[in-house]
Amino acid sequence: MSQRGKELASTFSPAEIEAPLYEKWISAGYFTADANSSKEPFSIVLPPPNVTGILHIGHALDQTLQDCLARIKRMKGYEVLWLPGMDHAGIATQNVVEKQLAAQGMSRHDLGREEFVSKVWQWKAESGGAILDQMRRLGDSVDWSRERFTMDDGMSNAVVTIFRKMYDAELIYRAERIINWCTRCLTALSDIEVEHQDDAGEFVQVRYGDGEQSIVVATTRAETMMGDGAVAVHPDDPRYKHMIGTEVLLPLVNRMIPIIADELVDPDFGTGAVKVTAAHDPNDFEMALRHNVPFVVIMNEHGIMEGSGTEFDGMDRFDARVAVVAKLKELGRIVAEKRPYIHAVGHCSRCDTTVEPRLSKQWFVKVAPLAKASADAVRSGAVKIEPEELAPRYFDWVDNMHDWCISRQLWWGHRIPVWYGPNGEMVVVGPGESAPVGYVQDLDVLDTWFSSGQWAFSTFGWPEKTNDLAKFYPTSVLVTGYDILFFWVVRMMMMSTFAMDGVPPFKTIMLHGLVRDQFGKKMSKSRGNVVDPLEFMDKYGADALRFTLARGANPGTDQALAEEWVGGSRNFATKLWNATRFAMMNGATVEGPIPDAASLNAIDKWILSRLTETIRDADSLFEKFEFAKASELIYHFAWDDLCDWYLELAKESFATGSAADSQRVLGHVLDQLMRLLHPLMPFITEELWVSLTGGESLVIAKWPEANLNYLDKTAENLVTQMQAVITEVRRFRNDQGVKATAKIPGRLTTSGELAKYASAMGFVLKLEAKEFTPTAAFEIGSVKCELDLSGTVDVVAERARLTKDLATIQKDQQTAQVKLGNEGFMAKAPAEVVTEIKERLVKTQAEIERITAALAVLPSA
RNA sequence: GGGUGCUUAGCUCAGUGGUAGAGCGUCUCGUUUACACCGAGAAUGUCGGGGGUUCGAAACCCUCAGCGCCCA
Repeated sequence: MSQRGKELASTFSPAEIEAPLYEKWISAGYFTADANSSKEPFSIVLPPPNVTGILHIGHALDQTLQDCLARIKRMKGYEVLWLPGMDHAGIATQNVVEKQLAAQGMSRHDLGREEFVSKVWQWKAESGGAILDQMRRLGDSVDWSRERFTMDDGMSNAVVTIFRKMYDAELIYRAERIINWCTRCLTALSDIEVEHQDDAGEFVQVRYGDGEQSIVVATTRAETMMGDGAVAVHPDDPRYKHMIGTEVLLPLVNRMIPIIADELVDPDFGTGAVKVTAAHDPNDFEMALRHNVPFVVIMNEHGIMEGSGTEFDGMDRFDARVAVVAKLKELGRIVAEKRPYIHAVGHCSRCDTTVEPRLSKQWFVKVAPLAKASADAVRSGAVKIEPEELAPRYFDWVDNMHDWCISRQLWWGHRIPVWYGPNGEMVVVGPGESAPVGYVQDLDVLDTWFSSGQWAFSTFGWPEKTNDLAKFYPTSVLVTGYDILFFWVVRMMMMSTFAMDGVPPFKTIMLHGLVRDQFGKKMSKSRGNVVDPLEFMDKYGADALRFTLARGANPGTDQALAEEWVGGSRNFATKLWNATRFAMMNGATVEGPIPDAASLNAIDKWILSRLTETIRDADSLFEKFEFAKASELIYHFAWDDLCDWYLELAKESFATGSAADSQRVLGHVLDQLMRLLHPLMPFITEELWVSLTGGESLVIAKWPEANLNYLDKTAENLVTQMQAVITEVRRFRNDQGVKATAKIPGRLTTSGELAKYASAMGFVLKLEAKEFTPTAAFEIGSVKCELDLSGTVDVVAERARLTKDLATIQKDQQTAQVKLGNEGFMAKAPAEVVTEIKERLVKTQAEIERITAALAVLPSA
């Protein structure tokens, strides 16, 4: 562990300090929350990663932002709880273990349910949760003593409890419906587990019936026509009005089906007549209910045609489509066909198989009352969405939600706590209860999101009335990507408001974007542009990765990420390291009181003023979740103000040995800067701060407060002038081909306050203060600069420099003149703007005179 | 099809009415005892096109074009 005054290595190596520092924080127990504390609580639940997951760049962003908030609040004196854990991830995890079995030529059915599930637990114990170790690498200040898993005993108990509670409240029911079915995973999927893609299908028009009594329907799914129970048209469609109520012959199966009228039919789509396949299409299902159309099932769970009584039985659904169309063509019933026909088709979000709408008996959550409560919580302002521009998307979703299918035909997950009796009885078995003898349990498990929807309260011990629940619920803020707003956030809102008597699970929902590649393209395996956060941490350190991500995190928007930018953040870390090392070599200290501002020189006053502004503005940006802007602000203070200017300007006093005040000021500035940066870059700041101050740890150090007494516009103006002078002289030297490192005789003369700092400026400019005969002289504002170039001035270069300056300033002058000559501007622009432009005009005129004069005395080339 | 967002320097992005900015990249010079993972200096934009509002527009309105996302 580092100690005060320890000499810092000349190069910063993240790998050497990160792991030991994390160990230090853990063993000190800094991240362990105390539910009995009198401090105000601040709590976050980590969006639980899948137990199968490894840390990807999206996690790194999500967790960096959460850690940053947690660390700030901890430093601000809150009792902070950041609760970690994992999700059992039903389908994903089952797939992983099934794949392993398949490698041995086995299926889960060879093992049987019980053995398979224990195999999954075994897998979890051995290979699951790799992501948790990777989170340590990132520096996450989570409370490991409270780590949870969505299938641990406590959460399992909570799941059963809430199922019972919702069932009793008639919010859970069982029904036969059209659900999204994956023919590969062999399970139902909820709407959000279906991804719509534009696929190249076909659009064919088929003539049903014959002669007078015929109608042409348009469809993309010809293979389902054997299951048709009707043809539907719009009630007001003049083309078909006369046919409503009559029957037509359904080809291939030669069955008579009615023509019905329903508002749902779009007369402008296709022929305006559609087939109604009640058992294989959700819209058709709705229509069928209204019109008593029979449900004809013609496909099995694998997507194989079955029960149609035609030659197509036994064929795969996609082969059948081809065969059916071919047969219809043979029969002369194809009127038109379009191929390819691009349209949206649902795919399983897990395995990409085309989803099949399927009639089946499933468990559902009646979402209307829950969704309304969730919407109201945001509308009333009880829950804030950040950035608020994303709130309409939330409303759009919760206001139009379909009932949620929660049963899954899987083995890995929370088994539905419903038991069936021998005579069709059904009983929900709550916690601690047991089913009557002879009853058998429902075979299905619950949707993963059913349990993770309880993450904000079950993790605190619900349904027990625990101290954690009392202290930390509702949580302060939920940080997550906008991409899982619907998957998870809405579910948490619904489940929590229901379980917690109307108290929503968080006060603020902070949404961030996705991390994309360096060209702003989505990362994907197929594109080959996926980056590995662990690799970046290995190469550049965790702080560099975190800082890069935070610096790109504008609220609610995606960010691009390139390896070079992480490298840039590593450079920043090295800069901090070297600046601190240099400061300490020059006696920077936090010992003793900070001298009264009044007694300080302008350079010290200036850096304190800038520090104050930086703390004030960064703090306010952090409070508004403006991570990118806060990071940018601190970065420029540290690099530009502190390193490029303050340290350079202070070198003279360090060199001359009269630097006691500056040593104390510099110590203070670094101390405060490290605190301010700690949430973003916890490792390096800790290392440097402990070394500088001898303090125990930044994790428990006090968050910096802006001392407004340090604000000093006079000092700021003075230093701004000094910067202008130095920059101009450097430019002159550069144009004259004088190396920046070369010491040359020279002097700066001026009057007033600025005169006191002529030697500091001269020191930065490497001007030798000795007797000499100037060969070059020029003015920057009120400052006269005389130099001995030990030779003649490069007249061509100097003329070019001055001519360019003149052109720039003349343009400025013209702009100002045009404005002031504009009657409308003079009459309507605010007084302060007019004053500002007038001042600008005066300045430009002075500059023009100065440059013109300088050009005039310049010898001709 | 409905909704929504974007278009600013080579790239990625800030910038919601008053002289166009950052990071990375580019060019020139430079190893000065904090730092070459660095320093100094420089170049680079009719702010997607067109129209309008305004004394004044990158910003506000309309329109067109291109790209993206969400939902169906």
